[in-house]
Amino acid sequence: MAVVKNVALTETAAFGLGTVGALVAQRFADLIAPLDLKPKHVGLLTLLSSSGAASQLDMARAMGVAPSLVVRIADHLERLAAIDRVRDPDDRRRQTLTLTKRGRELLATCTEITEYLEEEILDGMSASERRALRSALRHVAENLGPATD
Amino acid sequence: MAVVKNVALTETAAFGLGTVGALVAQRFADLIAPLDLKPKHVGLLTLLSSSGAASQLDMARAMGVAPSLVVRIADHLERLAAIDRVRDPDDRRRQTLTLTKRGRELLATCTEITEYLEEEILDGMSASERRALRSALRHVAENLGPATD
DNA sequence: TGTCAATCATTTACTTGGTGAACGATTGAC
DNA sequence: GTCAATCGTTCACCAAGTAAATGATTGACA
Repeated sequence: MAVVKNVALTETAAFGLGTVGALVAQRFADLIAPLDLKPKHVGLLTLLSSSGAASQLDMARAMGVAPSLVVRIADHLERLAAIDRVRDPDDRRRQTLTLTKRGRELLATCTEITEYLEEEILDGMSASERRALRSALRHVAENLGPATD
Repeated sequence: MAVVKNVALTETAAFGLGTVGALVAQRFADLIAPLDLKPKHVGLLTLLSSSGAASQLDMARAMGVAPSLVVRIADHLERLAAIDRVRDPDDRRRQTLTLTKRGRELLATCTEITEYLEEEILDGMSASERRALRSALRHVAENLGPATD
């Protein structure tokens, strides 16, 4: 009876990253839910904040998501008055997205939430353990992300 | 213009765990797809392997998922001949699930795949870095899992 | 012993988050 | 000036999950 082998499975970093990642994502989703935001909304706001104005197609590519999905995400953010959506006068096919004041406020709140979550997650870990984790995550992201060549 | 602040966000362990976790999960899903398995199928097989025979409700609870979803998962695994599904003679409401030989074979293949993925993920990391990551993941899982009190 | 509430698996209808194809307006190459 | 390509939008669809209703079975108990 080869029962013992499976123990090893759940001890791998692969398994741990998958399950812990899902836990963290769910926790984040729960924390931002009262703001009427989903993770993808925050993703768009974050991208927009670091890139400045951008078209929906730009966002779709950066988020790795279909353009038709960006429509729905932007619809929602516009309803929340978090983004402005104006036709690019130089190319009237393009819809240019920009953060509004309200959008920056929401993003700031999400940043606070993330900082709170960060503490929750890393509670009880030493500074060097935290550094090691963040560094390992960067390493793994590089290993898995040949998509970003 | 408070643009610089967002950089910090994407540097947190929270953010990293979320995104890297999703990458790993997707990679795993891609690797098992040729076996006609999804992550939840492997989850059920793994649980079954470590717990021995179990009812569908047991599995639903252990997986944190609705019983009606377990029906579909078990349907599929039964179609693959990976599990046996027999009415418990002592309580004919219960459906007892057990791994078949084929199920153990599939699970063994998934274990190999996980080991392969583990190497892909940790490529270029030292033994102590790997140990630190696995330990940190356990730590985070404990911090987030007061559900398992 | 017979009734009745609870339990397990299942089916069904529904929601959510995602895709891709078709379409309309617009652009730009030629 | 025409015509293919591009951008955003809508639409129909798919996958994965839930919850509620149903049927069979069980067990408590008057």
